[in-house]
Amino acid sequence: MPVTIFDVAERAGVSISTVSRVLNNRDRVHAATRERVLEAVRELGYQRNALAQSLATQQTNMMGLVIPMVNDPFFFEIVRGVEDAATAKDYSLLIASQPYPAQEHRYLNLFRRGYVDAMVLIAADIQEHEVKQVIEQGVPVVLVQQYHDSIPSFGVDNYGGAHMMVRHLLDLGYRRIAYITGTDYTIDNAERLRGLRDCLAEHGLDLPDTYIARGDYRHGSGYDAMKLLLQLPDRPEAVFAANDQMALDAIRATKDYGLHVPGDIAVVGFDDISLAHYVDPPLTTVAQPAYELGYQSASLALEIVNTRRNGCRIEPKHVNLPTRLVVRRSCGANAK
Amino acid sequence: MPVTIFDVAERAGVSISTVSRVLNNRDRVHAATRERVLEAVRELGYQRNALAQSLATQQTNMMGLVIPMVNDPFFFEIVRGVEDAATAKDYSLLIASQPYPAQEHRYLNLFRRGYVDAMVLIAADIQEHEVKQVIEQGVPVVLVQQYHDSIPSFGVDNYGGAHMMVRHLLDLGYRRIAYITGTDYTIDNAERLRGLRDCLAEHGLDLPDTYIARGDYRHGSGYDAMKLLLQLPDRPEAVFAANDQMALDAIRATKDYGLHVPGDIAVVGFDDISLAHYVDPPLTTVAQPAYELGYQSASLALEIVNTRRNGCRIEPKHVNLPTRLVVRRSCGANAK
DNA sequence: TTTCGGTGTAAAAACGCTTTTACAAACTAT
DNA sequence: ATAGTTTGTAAAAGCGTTTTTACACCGAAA
Repeated sequence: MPVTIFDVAERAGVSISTVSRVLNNRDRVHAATRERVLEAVRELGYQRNALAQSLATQQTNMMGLVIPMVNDPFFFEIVRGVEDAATAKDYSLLIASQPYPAQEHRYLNLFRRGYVDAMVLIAADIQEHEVKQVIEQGVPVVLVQQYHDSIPSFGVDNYGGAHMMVRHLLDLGYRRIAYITGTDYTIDNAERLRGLRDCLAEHGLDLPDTYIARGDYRHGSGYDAMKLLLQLPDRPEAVFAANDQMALDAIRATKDYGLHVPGDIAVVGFDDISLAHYVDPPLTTVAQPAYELGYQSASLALEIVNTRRNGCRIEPKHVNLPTRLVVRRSCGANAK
Repeated sequence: MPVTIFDVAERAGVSISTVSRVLNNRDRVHAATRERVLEAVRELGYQRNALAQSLATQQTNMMGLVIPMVNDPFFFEIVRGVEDAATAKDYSLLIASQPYPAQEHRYLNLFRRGYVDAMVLIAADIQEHEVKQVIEQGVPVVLVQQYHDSIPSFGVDNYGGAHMMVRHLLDLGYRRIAYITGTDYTIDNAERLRGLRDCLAEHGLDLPDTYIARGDYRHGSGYDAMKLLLQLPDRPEAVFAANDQMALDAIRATKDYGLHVPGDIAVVGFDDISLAHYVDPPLTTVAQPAYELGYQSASLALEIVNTRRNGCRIEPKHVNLPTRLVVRRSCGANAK
């Protein structure tokens, strides 16, 4: 049923190599012959079989992308960046979204050799040796928001962002600052907490254990954490949530508790999700260069593909992209 | 560099067909031989080349998905549905996101024969003949939120949803009801408008032209539309925006205008995006069964693949999934 | 002892392309 | 007129699998 290159060749009265050369603009082909081939292609509605082509050329022009399956605009922005970078180099995206908790089989197909020329793994819950295995198969991998030796990766300056944010809170006069944690084993969370601690320490302040409330980054977890903080005898003046999702929960919890943000207590977050400037009060937060993160990772991955093709090699290293403080109203500063 | 089935065969001292049979659990293979092959696979870290496998089997276990490149949680839910349905049948997703406005080349790769066994097109800006061409190549296509004769498709009951919503507004006592349109050439928009018109007509009411303000579904467009409506001499009592995004804009516009929602004017939307229950006031809207939409479309697509394999054929038809009214506070009803 | 169904394996033919090699035919230079 | 160079095309060799076909080998039945 499907029409192949042979059908075209027969129709045009040439050999398949001629058809191939016409289709790929390779070598010289007599103008008349070319026209006959093109005509045959048109008449038969021929489309190359991409699979066969990839098999022959050893190149798929596809990039694999593994992302956590969470409806987070932050990830969406990363994907946009990846997509743009891929498109710029004429690559398509093969996306596998990894559910929480990770079920191997769902994205394992992506790893099967041959399908993708390169991969970008975003905050993926994947064993290091699995990644190494993929790399050994000849597929360059770039990690986003995840760190492993000898694998190139991109992240954001969590430490600097948190530091900047806390500095801002201190400047506004707050002294009793609490933290709602993300999933505690993530480096992001650790770095943000470290930024907070260090900044406080630099100002001679301390972060008591009671001021660390556990969340898990997910929707809802900030609510309970905030309730705990609100009931503390020496209630904090400002609460820094490890991400915006939880900061919104915290604001909701505060309202439900009968207090006002930022009048009674300031709440700030991290990520700058699009919701952040919609809520009431608009959320002060740390913006991550999500799009950049995606764009640069994908670009690097494809660059590695390219340099490898020329026999070169790019040294793996980790790059932290800078974060940006976004001051809105939830911190008590009266920026618009 | 990459290890192939030949390497495994050599190492195990068997022929490649034996290796293949072991890997696919086909036919009987002597237990000892099988063990030797498996051992060789392990030692060499062999992974099958998926490309070659797909070429040989004429089946990729991949499903193509085209979605508009907009950060809309609604689409995200659809994708989740598609993903789940695909995963359930052991399929992977090849996602192409179509930017606004559509640039052909970005997702055209998906159409290239061989890469996907089936496709789901979500609200895609694609010519009918292009779709037909894909189908002729033997790849079943299912449309979501888009209608073409002789192509199976899923949509939501836009008419019913709008009707239901307007009925609700009428029940609340509003009589002067205005509409902020979506992109005017879409069927969704037309159906919602028709639902509104009919419902008003059933109650002996009319929709004056001045009560139809143009938007384009996109972020921001509802703001200007609302401004127009607010300045009308006989200001509407309630405004029905063609989607939530614009409804949120409308609420913002109303606030900026110095009026109160829902005190001075009610605002409702369509879609039930996740933002809808975060904003102040929480938005009354029509929920679409986004997840279901995705799940059912993907399931159907794969079912067609299957039945086709058995020589059968499924009649293409359009299915509308029911919508659901979500009453929050922006309509003036004091539901929580 | 010959014939006959299983078994287990190898060889070869797809799958649909690209690319290299080889070779005519048609030119240009001598 | 002959040798040397383009130019255009065909044939064949991959790419890495699966699957079909063929065929030894073995024990059991005749």
